[in-house]
Amino acid sequence: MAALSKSEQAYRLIRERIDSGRYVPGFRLVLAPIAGELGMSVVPVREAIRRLEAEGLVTFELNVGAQVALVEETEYQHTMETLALVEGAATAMVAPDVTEDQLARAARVNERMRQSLANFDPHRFTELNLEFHSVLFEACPNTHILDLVHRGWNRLKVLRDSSFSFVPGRAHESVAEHDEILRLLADRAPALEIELAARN
Amino acid sequence: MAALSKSEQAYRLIRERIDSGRYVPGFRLVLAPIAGELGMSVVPVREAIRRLEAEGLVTFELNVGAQVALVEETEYQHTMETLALVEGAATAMVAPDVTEDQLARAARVNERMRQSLANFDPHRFTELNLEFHSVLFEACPNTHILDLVHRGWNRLKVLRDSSFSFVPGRAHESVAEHDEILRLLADRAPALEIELAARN
DNA sequence: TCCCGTAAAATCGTATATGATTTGAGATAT
DNA sequence: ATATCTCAAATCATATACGATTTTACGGGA
Repeated sequence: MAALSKSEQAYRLIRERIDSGRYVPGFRLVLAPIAGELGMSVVPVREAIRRLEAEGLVTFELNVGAQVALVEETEYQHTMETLALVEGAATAMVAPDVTEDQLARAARVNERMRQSLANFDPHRFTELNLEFHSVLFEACPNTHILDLVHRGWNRLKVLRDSSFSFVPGRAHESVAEHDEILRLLADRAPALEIELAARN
Repeated sequence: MAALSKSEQAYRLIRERIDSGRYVPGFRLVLAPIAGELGMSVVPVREAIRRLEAEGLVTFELNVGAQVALVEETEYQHTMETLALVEGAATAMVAPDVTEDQLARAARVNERMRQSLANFDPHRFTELNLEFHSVLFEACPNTHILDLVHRGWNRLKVLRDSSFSFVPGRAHESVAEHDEILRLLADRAPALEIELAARN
């Protein structure tokens, strides 16, 4: 009925806790306690951690164990850079086939963002920001790039809580840039122009 | 002395066999025989497969097992697209700090490629091609993007053997494009121009 | 013939147990 | 006071064993 292996359960729990910031970077992931908490043996937990290791969310050392990946100061910036790159590409790929409906939905989200500027909530704003872009790039035909975009957002979610930084004025610019992207899409502007606009 | 866990050994073996084409796409990875062959139990093999799963090289189904990831016809193209994107970006990032030495080395590699055009060997050519680009992008400061470039090349290595396709005339163009990239780098051309040139 | 149900084989999933490695605390010598 | 050695505790790594699930083969009935 569950249709979920214990490895998978363990993976989701750990992943969720990293995302939520409950396991902060540097936190040591000891097998036994986690297994105990989940009511399973350590074997599935190990497998879950292997997956997280392959995804770069945790680091590993032989006979020592795993810990939540440390993020250098530059890490955040690198992630942003990468995400900008792939998301820009994804958006540009979608551009030719974008529908009126998509544009309208994105515009609505952006409008909500504009309104939320009044009593500013960073978390909420980020959520809406993701939603805005999602509407545009989810139709991207290249599954690889789409996957990279998702990974980028996930990674960002982890980082934001630990090394938080948000330039206040940035939010206003952001909304304006969204308007610009929508305008370019509606006008069927050249792909390159759209890609560069979406990079921000 | 080994300093290598059995999981790691298993990972490398399977990975190597997928890369080399010995395990073709669709091949079913049954735990017991692999474990037997390596002289270990199935547990480390399972962990290795989890990692490969997270990397997208194998697919997995509960209580059924793993098989080497199937590649659709479009997969190859998508990988190429993605690789072009990230490699272009990586090259552009390196551009400002590229050294004379790097340019000279890259030029030498390209010269060898030009010579190899006479008695054409696709495998050899691809190898040189990777070497050419490696010289240029290995210094990329953004480790994320660098990692994506590596993944892209690995993936490509897997795909090439299964769904092989090589347009003969493409090789000549390629060498010419390399010349162009080197020229732009030497001239300290705008980053965007370099990025777009490197995308091919 | 074709479909379905049943049972056996193959394979995976996980718990437990044991050995190996690393870490850390305390004692001892300098 | 510091460095080093020793030993115990913590933790990981893996093998083995057993249970669960899926697949496959086979035989009876429509």
